[in-house]
Amino acid sequence: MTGYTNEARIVQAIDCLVFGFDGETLKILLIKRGFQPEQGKWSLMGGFAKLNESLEQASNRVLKQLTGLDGMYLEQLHTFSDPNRDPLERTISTAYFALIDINKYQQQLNADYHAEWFPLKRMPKLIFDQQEMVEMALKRIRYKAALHPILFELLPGRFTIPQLQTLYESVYNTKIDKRNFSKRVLATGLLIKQGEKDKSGSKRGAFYYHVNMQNYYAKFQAFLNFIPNPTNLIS
Amino acid sequence: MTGYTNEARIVQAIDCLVFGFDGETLKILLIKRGFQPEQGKWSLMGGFAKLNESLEQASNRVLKQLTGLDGMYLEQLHTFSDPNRDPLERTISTAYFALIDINKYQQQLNADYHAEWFPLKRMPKLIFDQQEMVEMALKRIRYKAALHPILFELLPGRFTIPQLQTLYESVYNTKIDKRNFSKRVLATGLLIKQGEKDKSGSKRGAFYYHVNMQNYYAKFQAFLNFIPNPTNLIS
DNA sequence: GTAGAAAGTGTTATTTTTACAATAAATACC
DNA sequence: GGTATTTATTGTAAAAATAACACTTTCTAC
Repeated sequence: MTGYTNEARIVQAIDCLVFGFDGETLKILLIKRGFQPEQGKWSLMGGFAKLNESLEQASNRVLKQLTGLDGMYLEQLHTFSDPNRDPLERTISTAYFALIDINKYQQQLNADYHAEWFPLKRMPKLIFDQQEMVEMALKRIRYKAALHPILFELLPGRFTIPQLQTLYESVYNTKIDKRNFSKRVLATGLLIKQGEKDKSGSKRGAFYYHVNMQNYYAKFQAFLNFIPNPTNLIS
Repeated sequence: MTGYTNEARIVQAIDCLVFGFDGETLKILLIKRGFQPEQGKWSLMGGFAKLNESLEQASNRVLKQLTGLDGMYLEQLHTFSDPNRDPLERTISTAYFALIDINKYQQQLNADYHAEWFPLKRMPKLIFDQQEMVEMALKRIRYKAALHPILFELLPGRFTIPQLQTLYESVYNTKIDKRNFSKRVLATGLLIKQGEKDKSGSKRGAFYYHVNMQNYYAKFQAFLNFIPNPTNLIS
């Protein structure tokens, strides 16, 4: 047996959407594309699947190259397969999105990629169908984060409740009542209060919390409810 | 420009998971595989992407062959890419799931595939990673149907509330209080009562309903809530 | 006309969600 | 040292949603 005869063989790409949060707004990591076509344009970090690796392996490899980081939150988004999506050659691309703690990102490791964080509102036009990928990823993140605690992946190991609230408000582009928000997140049992305070944001200082990993894994799949009136927000 | 040099080219497959509901239980449509490898084994209906078609087009083409039907509900599930998933040759497969009205399925059109409906509980072992695909699809359907009205796709144009409830109970393998269920589904505004009754299921007969398509599209993305305590059900 | 079987419906208790504002803690400045 | 300023923290009551629960209606078959 020598394989499937008469079937097309297609270049299989991956594209990685890396999201981070700087305390103010949700950002995406883009690079200046270093090869043709569209060389020099802002683009998602991508690559091609090798014959002996899965797409997950390929994504992790590319993400390691770009960010220097291992083991980040990574989720398959969608496979894009329009025959004309890449003008150079027919390719199929599976997009993955990653959520990372922006502070862990090490600029020096990837100076060769000219990587840069862009607030989603001020993102440049992207090549091919990557604009669509970003929109789909945002939708997915909003959808999933309304029910599951994925946004913690964007925060450092310890964080304050006001920081967490700012993150949710930024992702959903909304304002949440802080009394209700605090009750809501504490009710999940996912947060453990620490003794110390973060004094950087205010005179009084806000207590640090960290994620209760036990509960985190146990409740990850449960339908929590982090967002008031999600129905009205997510279109 | 002649394409990407030095990149692998890989056979791109699609697999279609076709679900139907016979009034009793959720079923999946399988075929007896007609070619090597694994010829004669029960399998999902699949195919390969041609050079000039998208994966959505390929899936629709395959589904048309298998069921004779066009325009059914079809959603990309996941792309499976383990390098060893297919023993004959490295392939990548994108799985799609379809929800159809089982009554529309035309056996005669595809006698050549030896297609057969199997209740999910009595499904034979499948080839390759198809078992995993089915499990993931079920998870996805349960997840999505808890919030969105996708299960209507499994019913005929008109149906009764008891039939609808049986469908939900079958998908979630649970019992729902019929008073609360009826209130819940009617509250969505998605159902329109018809004058006639279905007399097949009981002496008294149950009124037929059909979907209000206007509201259906408008509310499709909203977070409805069809399932009591979804947190406890979905693991 | 009576028995049987499933359809249809209403109320109350409980829980969850929402709306809303005063106090506490720490620093900076006087 | 005291006071002003800024942000963190906390509680309660009203409203809405959900969950628990059982009897009556309708039609057919005998």
